Amino acid sequence: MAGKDSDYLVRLQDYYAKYHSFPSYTRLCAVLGLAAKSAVNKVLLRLAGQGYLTRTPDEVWVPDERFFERNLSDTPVVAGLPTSVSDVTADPFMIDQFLVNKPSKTVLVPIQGDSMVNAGINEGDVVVVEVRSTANTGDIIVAIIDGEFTVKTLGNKRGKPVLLPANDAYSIIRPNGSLEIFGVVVGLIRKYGR
Amino acid sequence: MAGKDSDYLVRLQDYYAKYHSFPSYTRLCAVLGLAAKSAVNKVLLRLAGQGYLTRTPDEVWVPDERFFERNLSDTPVVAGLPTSVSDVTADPFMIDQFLVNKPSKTVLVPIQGDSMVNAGINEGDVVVVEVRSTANTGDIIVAIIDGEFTVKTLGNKRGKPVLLPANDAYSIIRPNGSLEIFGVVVGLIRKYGR
DNA sequence: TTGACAAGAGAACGTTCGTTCTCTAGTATG
DNA sequence: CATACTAGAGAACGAACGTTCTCTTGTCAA
Repeated sequence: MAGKDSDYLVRLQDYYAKYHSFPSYTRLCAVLGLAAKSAVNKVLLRLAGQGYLTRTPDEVWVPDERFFERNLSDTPVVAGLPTSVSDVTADPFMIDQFLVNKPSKTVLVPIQGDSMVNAGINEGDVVVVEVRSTANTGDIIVAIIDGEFTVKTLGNKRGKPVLLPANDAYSIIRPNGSLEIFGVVVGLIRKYGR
Repeated sequence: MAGKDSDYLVRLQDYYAKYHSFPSYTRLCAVLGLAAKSAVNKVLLRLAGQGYLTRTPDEVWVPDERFFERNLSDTPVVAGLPTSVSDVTADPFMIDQFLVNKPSKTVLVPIQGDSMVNAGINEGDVVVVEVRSTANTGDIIVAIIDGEFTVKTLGNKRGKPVLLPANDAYSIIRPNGSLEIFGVVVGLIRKYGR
């Protein structure tokens, strides 16, 4: 991509992240630092040609898939010496597609309580849950106990399924009747600050 | 919320999920099933009053925070459960928009090692890092120590910045010279099951 | 030096936009 | 009944919109 176009793309992405909506041509002039709407038009056409933008059936500009690509550092946290973002190799990475495989069966469940802290699941985290009624021993699942969601590791004691917390202050749950499984935890999201 | 308004909201969310952008008044007439733009205007004002929509400084309608909430009230799986479960199908890039505020300054960094396990940051997790050179005490930061990336909590001992691991097996790092901050951890992503 | 090309400026134009006002129908409330 | 209130329809209007065309400038290759 032409050097300037990637700068334009970044400005667009920043605007979009802030307002979750697309600016009009006139606003785009300010956002992109261009003086003429015709120049804006050419930029949009170029970005569209590379899969960053597209248009609705009504010819309105909207972000396309690649618009949401993020940079994944290919060097883990303890190697190399990148000193600026541009030194981080731009490995295109889409967060949602990484975490969600079956969108129609996936829900997000906020975590309450600290019964899973030792598994790195803190209060306030959000787990990505694939809704289904079966799970394997060792899976972290969302079970329904007394009409309430509970996130625990699925264990097995003498052939019976049990729910294992990851916190010494909690004890193992042995379901009376059958164990009702809401879904399996396939991912986790955490947001820091505010 | 008035019965009809929640239907309008759902239609708006569906449109947004499809195109990631806000329709104009004329298109809103079709989307909401209304005949008059003035009626659309009243709907928007009502939804804005409840925190679902807001406007940019340029007076353009954009989704507000609550717009991205989606409850599972109509999920066949269970009834009478906590309503705070979000439906991820609402928007294919919901998680991305939740975690990334400044795309141009955001890098995803895989975690290596277990020095932050007690903070719920495990090996293999990916942290969302906002690149900047300043941070507040208590922030989890990516620092550059001896030419290597390291994730630690930023602490303070006798007026000097220090790096605090969240694992008893590691000890506090007191930087010799100045502390070089690569960025601040603003989010975390984890994927279970390979 | 010349020619070709691409990025952007600038202006013109018909269209659509969002706003505002009035008006109607329905529905509670008293 | 009347009253008040709300949701929505309909029309009108100036401002903003997106498109298109021409023109300028800079760059690169021959």
